[in-house]
Amino acid sequence: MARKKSQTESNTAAAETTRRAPMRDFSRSLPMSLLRAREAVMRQFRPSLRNHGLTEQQWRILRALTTVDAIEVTELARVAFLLGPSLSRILRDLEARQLIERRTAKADLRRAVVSISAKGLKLIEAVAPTSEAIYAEITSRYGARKLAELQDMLGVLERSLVAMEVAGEESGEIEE
Amino acid sequence: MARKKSQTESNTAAAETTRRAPMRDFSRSLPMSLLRAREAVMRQFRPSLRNHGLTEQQWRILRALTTVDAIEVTELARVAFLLGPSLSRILRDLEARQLIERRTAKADLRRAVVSISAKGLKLIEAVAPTSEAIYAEITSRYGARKLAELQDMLGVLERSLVAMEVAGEESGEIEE
DNA sequence: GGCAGATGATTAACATGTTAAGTGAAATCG
DNA sequence: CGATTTCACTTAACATGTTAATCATCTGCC
Repeated sequence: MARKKSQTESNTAAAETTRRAPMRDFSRSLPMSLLRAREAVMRQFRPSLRNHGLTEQQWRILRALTTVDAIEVTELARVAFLLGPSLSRILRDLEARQLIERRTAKADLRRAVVSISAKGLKLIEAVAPTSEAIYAEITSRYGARKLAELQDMLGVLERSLVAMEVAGEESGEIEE
Repeated sequence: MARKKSQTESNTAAAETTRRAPMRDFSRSLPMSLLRAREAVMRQFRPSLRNHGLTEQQWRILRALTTVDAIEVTELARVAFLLGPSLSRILRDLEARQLIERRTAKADLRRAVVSISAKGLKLIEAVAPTSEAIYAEITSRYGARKLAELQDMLGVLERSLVAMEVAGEESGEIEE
């Protein structure tokens, strides 16, 4: 963000050929690094998921549901890391496809409880082998030790940022 | 993905209270780690961008444009890491807001050349101080050395995955 | 020169991200 | 109790992600 003269000047003419700095700084920012890394990973999985008619997020939800008997929507949003509105739409779709089952809690009519259906489980079982093979290939290519270390560092980063937010709020920001 | 009996059984009854395994494995997968880390980072920046009427992607584009005199759309998509269709829509919007300028290359009428406008530069300069302060805070909290190491590891991961794709294609997958 | 295939960019269609608003039920407090 | 507030979830509205299709131009080849 440093310089800024020397650029507005020649904004109009003789621009096609000028292409100069390789914008190193920008493409090496932390958000971009994380975005590219994640995209590189997901690019491996998407074709297989697509072959089974699943998006990445639908898979995340079904995958999460295999590890519990049943779960409330809000809790599911937390573990699958989806925002409420996205989850609402996806659950509507998955329910229509009969991959999940939903009913309302008896004790609290506001809450909905979701679980995976037999059909959903069957789908998971069809996709899982390929997914696990890909994951294993990634692990072997990158190195299991290194992968664990990377995930550790990501976890630390995440936690230090949460701490940052808290620190920013405890001052006087009660406006609105 | 291992077990699967013992769960379909009690799918129908007595489910609200059962919530068992903390689904460790799932939430610790590499894609989820990357997603959460990136989200934690972006959560810091979004409010400031929003105050200036910019989304994350719009910011990425303007930011990239400050480092060149002019750039073709395809090349801009590459450096800002956006897909063509997204970029098309955003450029249409940014042009309508007069934050960028676009014209077609004389030598090749298919190509469009984009550059940031004076108004766009002014906006960037208004947002940059806050963004840089946040970035500095993140760096200081996490540690500059550690941050560099993390980005290094992300880069290695990215490259090893690209290599993996190439390896998967050189067999006989010419089927559409 | 003209045509088949490649290329740059946009549009289309659907799914999700993101914030705000809405809806109904539960908890709280006077 | 009854009004108010909070809570769980959904809808709404707009922006982007993702793949396929379209459109115009360009290139290579005859």
